[in-house]
Amino acid sequence: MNNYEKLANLIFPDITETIEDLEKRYPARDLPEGAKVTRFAPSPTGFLHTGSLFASMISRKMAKDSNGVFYTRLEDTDQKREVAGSGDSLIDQLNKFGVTPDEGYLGTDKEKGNYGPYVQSLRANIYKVVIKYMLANNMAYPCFCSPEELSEMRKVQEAKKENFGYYAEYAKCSKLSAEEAIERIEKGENFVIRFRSQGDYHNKVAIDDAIRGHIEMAENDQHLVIYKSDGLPTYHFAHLVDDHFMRTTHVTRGEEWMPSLPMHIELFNSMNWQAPTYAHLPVIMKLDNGNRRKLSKRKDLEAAVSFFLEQGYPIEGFMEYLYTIANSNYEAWRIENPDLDKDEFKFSFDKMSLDGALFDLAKVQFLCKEKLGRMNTETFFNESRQWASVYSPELFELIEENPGFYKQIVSIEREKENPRKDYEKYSDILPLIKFFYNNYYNELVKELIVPENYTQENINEVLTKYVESFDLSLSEEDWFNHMKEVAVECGYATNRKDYKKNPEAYKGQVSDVAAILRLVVTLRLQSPNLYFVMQILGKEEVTRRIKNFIK
RNA sequence: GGUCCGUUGGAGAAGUGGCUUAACUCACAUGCCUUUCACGCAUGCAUUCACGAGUUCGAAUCUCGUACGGAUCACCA
Repeated sequence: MNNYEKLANLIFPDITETIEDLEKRYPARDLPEGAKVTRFAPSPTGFLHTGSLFASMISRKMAKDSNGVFYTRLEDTDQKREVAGSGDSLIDQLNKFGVTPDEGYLGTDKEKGNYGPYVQSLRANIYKVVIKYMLANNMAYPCFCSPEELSEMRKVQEAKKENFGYYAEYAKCSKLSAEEAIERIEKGENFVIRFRSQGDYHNKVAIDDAIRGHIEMAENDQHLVIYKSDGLPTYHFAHLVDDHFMRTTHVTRGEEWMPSLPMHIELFNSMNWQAPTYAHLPVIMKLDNGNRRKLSKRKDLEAAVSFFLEQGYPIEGFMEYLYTIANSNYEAWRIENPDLDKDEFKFSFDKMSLDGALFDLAKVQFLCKEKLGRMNTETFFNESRQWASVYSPELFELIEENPGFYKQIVSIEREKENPRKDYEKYSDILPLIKFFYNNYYNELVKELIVPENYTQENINEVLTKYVESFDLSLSEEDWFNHMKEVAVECGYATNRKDYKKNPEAYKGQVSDVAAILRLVVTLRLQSPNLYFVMQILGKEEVTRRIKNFIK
């Protein structure tokens, strides 16, 4: 046994498995030609970020389009930042947006698939097998430098204007012999394990990124920490081991990872493992004081996916938006195929833009309005009820107390070619329909301010004539003709042209009559088609509301 | 400071040397339609592709430089 092997045994006496064992345990996947294996690997440090949803959606789609596998993995190697319960909520929210994994971590103590465990803290032994191998082959070494020494070193580098980090001459512990290392460990000194980089900063590595194409970067020369003093691996090392043994073919991740690419490439090369194809996704941005910056969970509401859930943006509409920024040819496809499911669209890496899109709430709103407008009544009823049951007790109560009535309200001008688009999100519903309910009406009416151009005299005249003769059993056309008759009797023009031609001859036009009625019945200047509103309220209630205004 | 990435209208973008007097979608504006709003329809909105130089008969498209913006340089992922 040589000294490196001794060192490896000293640090990991209990690890007896070998790399070969692992290779056998996690064999190559049996998948069709060209199938992509992708993953989403979040850390349980908070709620799902809009950028993460974007990335995971793309990963899932790439796998699906190629009959591959999309799996989830929990990267919980940083215990300090871990937020209890966030792993579960991450998965839960992913599912809500339809980004369902085929395999992997599915929540606390739940997982599916043959390549697990899918929680990194449970894979400690797997990492140790690889690290032990690296130690035994002098590809890695223990480092005893203290945080103080390291920051001291950085100051020196700053002063000398040299690159920061642990490399070349600065990699002090890389010069230690195995015997020295063994001695210090036996003395009980703390240590981490670093990768012994063979790279030279002056050389270039060529890398092909699925989105960005050919890139040249300086070789890695950093002796990065792969094993922390708490016994867990760092991200870089876990990426190497997990994506190898889970047989990931395509790593899709945010572009903030690009600078560490040479590091990852060197890691894979050192093990003689084939590196996955990398696709570095653009990051979703936001305009802040004229500057673009990453969407920030702390500053921007729209950075947390929960915001859209709470507000009640329809998921299909929101995902539609994400698709439009993911692939530039998606919108054109959608126009040509308005009725196909978005999943029928095939993603491609080369239709992804290179710089991050500014998050455009206005466009999200447009797409959501479109979706909600085109939903049939049944679906709209169910979805809005479902949303209300979680996020709006007030709306939920209204629905439950009379589902049929609610359904009638939301069915106005729906299921037709050009439906109304009143709502962009479910939270818009309640304020817009309150007037239908007498309890709300009776309160709201107290605060009503009648526009000055309608005098009480005008109002009395119109309402008195209208209320004594209106008939809701008429067709919409006849109902409207009746309104015109009332208009004429009261001295209003029946159409816009007549009125415009000779404004002095009239008190106003039919639209003024309609406005008075609308105001009285709905307490608003804008509402859905009055005829339908009155139908739903019924003659008795409409009469009551009108009479109440005659003074 | 080093390294990498990016730059076409307010936003997303098409465009890969001549078909571009720069598609399409959102936003915005105006008009038409209309019982209001919304819908729908029509029109307008980059004399120009960050800037400068070069290659070419010809450049948003190729080359070089500059500027600007972003990412990153942890025992965080």
